Amino acid sequence: MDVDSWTPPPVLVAVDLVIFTLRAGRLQVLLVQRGVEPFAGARALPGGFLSHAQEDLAAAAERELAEEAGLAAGELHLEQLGVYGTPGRDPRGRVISVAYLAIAPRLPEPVPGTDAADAWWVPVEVALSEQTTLAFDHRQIIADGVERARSKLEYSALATAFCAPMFTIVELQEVYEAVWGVRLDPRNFYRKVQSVDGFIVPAGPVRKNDNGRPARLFRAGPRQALYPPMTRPPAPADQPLTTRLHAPADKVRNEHEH
Amino acid sequence: MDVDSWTPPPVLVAVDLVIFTLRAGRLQVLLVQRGVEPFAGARALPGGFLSHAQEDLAAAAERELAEEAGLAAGELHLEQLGVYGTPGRDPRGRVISVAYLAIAPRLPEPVPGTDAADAWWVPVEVALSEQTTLAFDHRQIIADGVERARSKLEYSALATAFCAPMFTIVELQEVYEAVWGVRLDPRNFYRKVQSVDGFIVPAGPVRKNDNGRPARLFRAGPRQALYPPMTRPPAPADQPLTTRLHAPADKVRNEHEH
DNA sequence: TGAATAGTGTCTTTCAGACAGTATTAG
DNA sequence: CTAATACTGTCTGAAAGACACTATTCA
Repeated sequence: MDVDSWTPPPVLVAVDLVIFTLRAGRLQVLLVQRGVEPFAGARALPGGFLSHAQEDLAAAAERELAEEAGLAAGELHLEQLGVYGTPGRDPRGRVISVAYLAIAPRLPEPVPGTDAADAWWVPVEVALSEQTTLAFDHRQIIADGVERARSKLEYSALATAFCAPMFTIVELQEVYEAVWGVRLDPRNFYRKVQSVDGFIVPAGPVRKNDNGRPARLFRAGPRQALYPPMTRPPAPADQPLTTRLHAPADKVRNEHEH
Repeated sequence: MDVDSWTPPPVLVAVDLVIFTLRAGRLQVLLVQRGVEPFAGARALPGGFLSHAQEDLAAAAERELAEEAGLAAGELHLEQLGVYGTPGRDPRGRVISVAYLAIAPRLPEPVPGTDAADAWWVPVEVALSEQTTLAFDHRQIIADGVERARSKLEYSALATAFCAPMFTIVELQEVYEAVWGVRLDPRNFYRKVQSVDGFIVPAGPVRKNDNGRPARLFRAGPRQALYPPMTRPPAPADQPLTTRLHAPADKVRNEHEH
């Protein structure tokens, strides 16, 4: 920035999406299969390059959300996750990727992908495991997304973004259990979540079950920042919490007991 | 990403730094005066363009830290804050800025700026007020940095990054008070901070004061994530906490009492 | 009726917040 | 001694976690 004749190096900007939802009681992420080099055949996060020089980053994220996942941006939570710009992360040249985190309520089974050859919901512990070959630095991006979601469940109302507009308290609890990878006491959860003012508000009457007492329905309340926060059990030591996802929820609890 | 002959638009990438420190019991941010258009004469965050196509983003942040603030990266906390990429934020063309948050212990009075014409520590409430003309979207970036620092004090050991390698508990308390803009009870703070395992560890004997009992010295402990977290008084409603900084610390407390 | 799921009450422990009191220095 | 700062103890109320119990549905 000192010499006047010098010009900064131009860089290509990609936007990638970490789209989470809850399916079968597990936290799942949307992955596509790359059809072209580099990393042809590997799994990757949906995303793409900025379409033109004047496109806003968030707008590009919304466009990719529609193109690659058939999701309308208005219906879901979307926030910036971070920038990934290590030189060499893309063999084609200098590409930095702006990652966005999207949270979607459970969607109809097939993902109506238009661009990508194929797209699937993959449980995060599968996506992060060795058995999945991920393009670029997408494993790191997913891991960061998991960590972001976990910590935001504590002190924000993000959990409601995983739910349909109306939901039961048990459904909300399932969000916490799946994302944190723990089991929570339904009775304490019930009391706790209702005591946080403005987190959820009663809506409609009840929802019938196949069997058992119908559950009351709620909507997301106005409060974004939760006070007091939802507390998650302490991490065993100081390592990244990502490791805990690999263990089944039932076992996680035992890790604390010695 | 569909047509093969299409190529994505190249973009210029800047790296900007939000450098916080504690001076005179207040949270202060380092600002430079721009010497060239656009926004010549306005205050701005230290920063600059990527120097060459293969420079890593974090490396660029460290380079700017050294060039513009004379700070060695090894000595301070540095983390990515976010990307700012609204079209039109830079009148020269499409520039996206990767913002980094740096936390420094109190430094010797004059800032040994080399590149920038001038650099000053400015209290954040001054920097965010109308009286300061800031270039680009740097007001927003600073506000986001303040919010990040505030929330990370709660559940991480970030506060120690504001302190010298050895510090007293009162000094640590001053960090919390300045960043949160509240007053805390020294006796409860003392007990609380010591009860969080691994947050701070005793070091050396004591530090003498001009007057009064010498204080014990501590170092940052190994624990990064605090459990249980340090709790900050609840925000009055749901608006951004930034507004609270404009009120003197003494008055903030009263806002809750009705 | 029983099985299943939803929701309540109550006890114990832990922790935040208020604040009285003790300890160690300089003068 | 007093003034000043550092540190300790103790009480109270709120909230977390464990878990017995009641409520409402379907078959």
